[in-house]
Amino acid sequence: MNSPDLSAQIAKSIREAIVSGELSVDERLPSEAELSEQFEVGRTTVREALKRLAAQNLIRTQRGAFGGAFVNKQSFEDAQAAHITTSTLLLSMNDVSFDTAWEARFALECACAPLSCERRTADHLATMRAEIHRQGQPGLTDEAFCASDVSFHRALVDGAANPVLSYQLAGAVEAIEPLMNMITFTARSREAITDLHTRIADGLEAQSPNTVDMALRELEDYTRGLARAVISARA
Amino acid sequence: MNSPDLSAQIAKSIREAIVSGELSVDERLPSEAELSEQFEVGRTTVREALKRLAAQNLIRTQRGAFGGAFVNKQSFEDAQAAHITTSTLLLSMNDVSFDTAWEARFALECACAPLSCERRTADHLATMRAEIHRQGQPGLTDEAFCASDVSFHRALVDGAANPVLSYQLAGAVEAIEPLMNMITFTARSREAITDLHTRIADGLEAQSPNTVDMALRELEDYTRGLARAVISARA
DNA sequence: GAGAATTCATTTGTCAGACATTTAAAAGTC
DNA sequence: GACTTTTAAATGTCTGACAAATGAATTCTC
Repeated sequence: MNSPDLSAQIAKSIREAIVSGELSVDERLPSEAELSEQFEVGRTTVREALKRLAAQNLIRTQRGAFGGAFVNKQSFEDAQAAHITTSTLLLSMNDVSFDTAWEARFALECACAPLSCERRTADHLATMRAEIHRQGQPGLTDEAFCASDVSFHRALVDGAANPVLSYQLAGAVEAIEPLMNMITFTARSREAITDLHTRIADGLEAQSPNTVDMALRELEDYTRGLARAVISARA
Repeated sequence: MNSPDLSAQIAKSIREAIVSGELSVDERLPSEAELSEQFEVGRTTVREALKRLAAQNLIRTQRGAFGGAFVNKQSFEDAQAAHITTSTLLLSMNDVSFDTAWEARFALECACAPLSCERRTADHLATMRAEIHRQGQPGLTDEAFCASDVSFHRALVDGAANPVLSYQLAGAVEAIEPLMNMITFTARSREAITDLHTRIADGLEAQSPNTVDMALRELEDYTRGLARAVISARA
């Protein structure tokens, strides 16, 4: 805390104004020149502060007369993308064990399964069936299989029709993919997984939370077993 | 997409190198002068790019000889703080209904209740009991009551001893606080809530997932009722 | 020779000034 | 009135300069 950069201090000051609601969505900030007078720093410093805020999606800038920096409305879409990136990095940089990440993912997924049973649309079911079909294709690489797996589970989560849930879970579901990519899937294990996926989709179609829950738990155990085999084979 | 700022492009380029693992943790980036040569832009532009990355916690900078910009290790602690800020803003800026946020929060909390039953330590239980005690104090403001409620539920989540879960759920649990602050709690409703909190803590202590689950669901229904009353009273 | 003090080179942080570019409003033109 | 041109304001970029920090190398002291 000796000397946090001026640009960081200014960014913090403006950020707090936005978070507290003092500045509201689409409101225009003072121009760079005005800010540099207010804070008594050079324009360079103000600009670096604004870039920091822009990187956090808090503001957007527009050039030209009557342009400037405006408070951004946070969209679930953008926030989700950033959330996924961060989650992925967190997992890869903190050598989180496969088990830990896996447990978190399935716990969360089980939480939204009942809601998804209630609200899933034909669209969600169609996406799941399509991914199941893809997963059965011969010649699919392991990476593509994992990506399809993620899409399948994303459809399940989105079926709950709760944007807050989708946002929070996207991080847990997508960040798993790099960890999954370590696993080599045999034809037999792929079949076992797609069978369970089919049972999950059937359960959602029949709106039977118990069926979905049981299949999810079986899937969790099964894939965890696969991962353990890979890990012990390496040691 | 006409002309994304140069500094944004450069930031993107470096960000991709970090995310892909091309640059690893604690690795030093080239100096600003070198980067400005590599990318054929001025140092100002490079600096703005680096500030963007710093705002995302991807790098840190150090002054002096042998200083420079270094790839940051993502810590759960920092990521969680950023996640909470974003979640809070998302909820306040997108007029997410109380019901939607509430549903997401309880679904997620129910998901980690069984794990918390297994693993909660004496510390977690003590935190919960302390918060329950605080919630019973007369003269507590509604804001303080809400804050204590958040702490109680955070302890429950942390009891699952899964950092990935804690990270993901922190957003859902903490972001609720501003929404809760709209509610006025009568002495009777406070009592009802702390009673349910006590049942939850008892269930965790007895390691009885069913008790916890039932109490959580009752709590969800009860507080949702309170919120609905507030909302209809306003209309 | 060992340790302390100093110097030095490198790098980030900040500033001022300049110019380019973009943009919408205002003024001019027919 | 519709179209074009001008203009003012704002961000984007570059250059050059200096301040401040910092670790390494050097010099000095004993």
